[in-house]
Amino acid sequence: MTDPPKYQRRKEDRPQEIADAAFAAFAENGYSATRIDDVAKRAGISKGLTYLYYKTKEDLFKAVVKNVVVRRVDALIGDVEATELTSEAFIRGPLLSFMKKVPGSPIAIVIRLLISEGPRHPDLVNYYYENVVARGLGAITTFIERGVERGEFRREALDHQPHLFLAPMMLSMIWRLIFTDKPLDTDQLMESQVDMLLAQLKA
Amino acid sequence: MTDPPKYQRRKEDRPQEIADAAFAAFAENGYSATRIDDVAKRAGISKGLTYLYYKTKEDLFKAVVKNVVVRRVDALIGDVEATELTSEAFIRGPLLSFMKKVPGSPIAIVIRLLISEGPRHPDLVNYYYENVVARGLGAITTFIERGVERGEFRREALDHQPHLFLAPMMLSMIWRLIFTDKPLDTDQLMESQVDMLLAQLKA
DNA sequence: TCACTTGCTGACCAACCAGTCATTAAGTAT
DNA sequence: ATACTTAATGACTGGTTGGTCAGCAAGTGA
Repeated sequence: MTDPPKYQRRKEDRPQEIADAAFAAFAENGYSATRIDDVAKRAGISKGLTYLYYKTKEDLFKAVVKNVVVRRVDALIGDVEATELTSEAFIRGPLLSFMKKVPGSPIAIVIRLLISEGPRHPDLVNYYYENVVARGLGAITTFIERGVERGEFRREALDHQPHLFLAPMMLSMIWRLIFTDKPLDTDQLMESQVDMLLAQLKA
Repeated sequence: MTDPPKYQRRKEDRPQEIADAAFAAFAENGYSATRIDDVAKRAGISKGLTYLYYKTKEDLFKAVVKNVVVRRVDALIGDVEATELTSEAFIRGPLLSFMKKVPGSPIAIVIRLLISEGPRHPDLVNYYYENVVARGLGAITTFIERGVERGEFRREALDHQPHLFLAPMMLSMIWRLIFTDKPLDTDQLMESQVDMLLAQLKA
């Protein structure tokens, strides 16, 4: 009769598991209210082990943010580059449906963390700007430009458009972060905005 | 030769002074990273005195939020009700200039605090919703309706407009909260949006 | 089966901080 | 002056938590 082992050694999987647990904990309680002990419990390990893979709580925080964010942006940008759709069809289809998903997705959690903890992690903010915001806006811009070249859109008036596309998504995100229970038809908001912008781009 | 007094008793002024100091501290460091000791230092008093006027740190937090917010909304709503301007002139004038100020104002700080601490202060979120959001959106809605009655705007398509007016303001606010140093012509964004929306309302 | 490496544990520590309270002294009334 | 009230102080405490580390035991190789 051998006792079942008290734990298994799983060097490879730990970092990801810890990061996932930390993301869940941060999402629920925010960064500073989250105890390393709680992260460890969620990951099913001891507190000490966390420190074997992440030197400090701050390291863990940064890993979590980077971890969540990059995959998604890559996917979106890949879509933009690969699509065969007309510009309008792409905007009304994949882009709009992406935007609708964002406010309820982990990206919103990351934004919350950046808003509250950003000032104390300037390098993280920079990382986020370069890898998410700049690339995302760049993708939309080049996409609109493609529409211009194809004769779908007029050339003027596109200077500030990328931000305007995203504005209702932003509002929806913040709304849902603060007023989780108050309903708001965020999908409708984004659709109206896209309608308006496309009308103007084509006019 | 009498020594100068070590302090003056100023029962009346303390609460406001403490709230102002607390706002400054929260703005710089966020709620949980702010020490009551720091608030007291900023207010030029001892830590203990803070507790004479505010029972807990949380009480102080709520007082700060309410304090910052109400005056401003009252002012805006008063404007809406009192104005003699046509709807379009009011939107392009006072409303737009109000919106341009918000992202750099204390309101933005309050939003940051609500985003990070809101989940742990549901009654505060409710208070904010009823006294700021609901009233603000209500004001814009009744204002648009007035435009309809006067024949300035068409009746359709105004269902979700109030939120769309505010969306670029929201994006600008978040942008400046996170990327303090990256420039963004937020005024231009809001103007473009107002142009678009008015065009649609009049169409 | 024995020696060895190392993933993992959990008790511990030092720092931090919200909140308390005994004490002090500023202002006031007599 | 004197007695009194209370605004204000600041040392202290109890609970909390990020981070450490000595030891334990799971896996590995011979």
